[in-house]
Amino acid sequence: MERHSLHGWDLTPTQAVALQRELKERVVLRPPKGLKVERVAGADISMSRGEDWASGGFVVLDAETRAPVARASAVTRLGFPYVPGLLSFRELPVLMEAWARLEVRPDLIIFDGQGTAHPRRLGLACHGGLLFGVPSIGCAKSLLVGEHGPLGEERGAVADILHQGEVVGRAVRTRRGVLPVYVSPGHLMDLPTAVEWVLRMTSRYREPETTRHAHRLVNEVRREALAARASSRE
DNA sequence: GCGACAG
DNA sequence: ATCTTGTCGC
Repeated sequence: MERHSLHGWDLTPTQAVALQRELKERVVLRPPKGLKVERVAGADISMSRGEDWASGGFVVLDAETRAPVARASAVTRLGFPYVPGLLSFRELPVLMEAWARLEVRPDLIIFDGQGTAHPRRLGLACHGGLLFGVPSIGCAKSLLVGEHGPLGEERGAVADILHQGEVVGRAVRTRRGVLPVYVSPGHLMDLPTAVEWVLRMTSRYREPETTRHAHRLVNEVRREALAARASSRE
């Protein structure tokens, strides 16, 4: 392993699983003492059906006003297939490129996927938090593992997600009458703080504003890349 | 072996 | 994730 990178990315799924078991030991499930969050970033990727490239990006919002203050994106080839439980190996390489171009460092990153609510407790948000060295949260639209009981219909209602006897995350109703999102800590984070920030960054829609901004950014970038590719082939 | 399975 | 029209509900 090199000094400035967490690990290599040319891995087989079997090697990736072994690496996850090592990396989970480095995850810190506690926010840094006196954590001050002034800027929150959303991360996401977008890809075309049946093609092997994708766009990835970050949008940084002011935590107080939720106004975007910075953004960065990249387009690369996907070097890893979609395998449930190994999503980070597919998504993080593009995000690393975008991260290198991001000129404003966020104090917190919200990923579109699981944190500890993962079969080996190393979901996308944990892996990404370790890689970028920033507190992180996983906020997914559906469950990968675990189950939870019913939760109230009102905004702010929660239910613990249990997996193998452990509380690995929380189902959180971010808006009255809509399906919950699934929140779990990534790195340098705990569950209550993660839920607090997801609710803080959510208002009118089911998903946090960070995620929504990042989603729009990477979709735009992907369409631009598609158009550029089409015109260069003529 | 069967079913589940983030994006 | 992406591909897509209509349709249900506030």
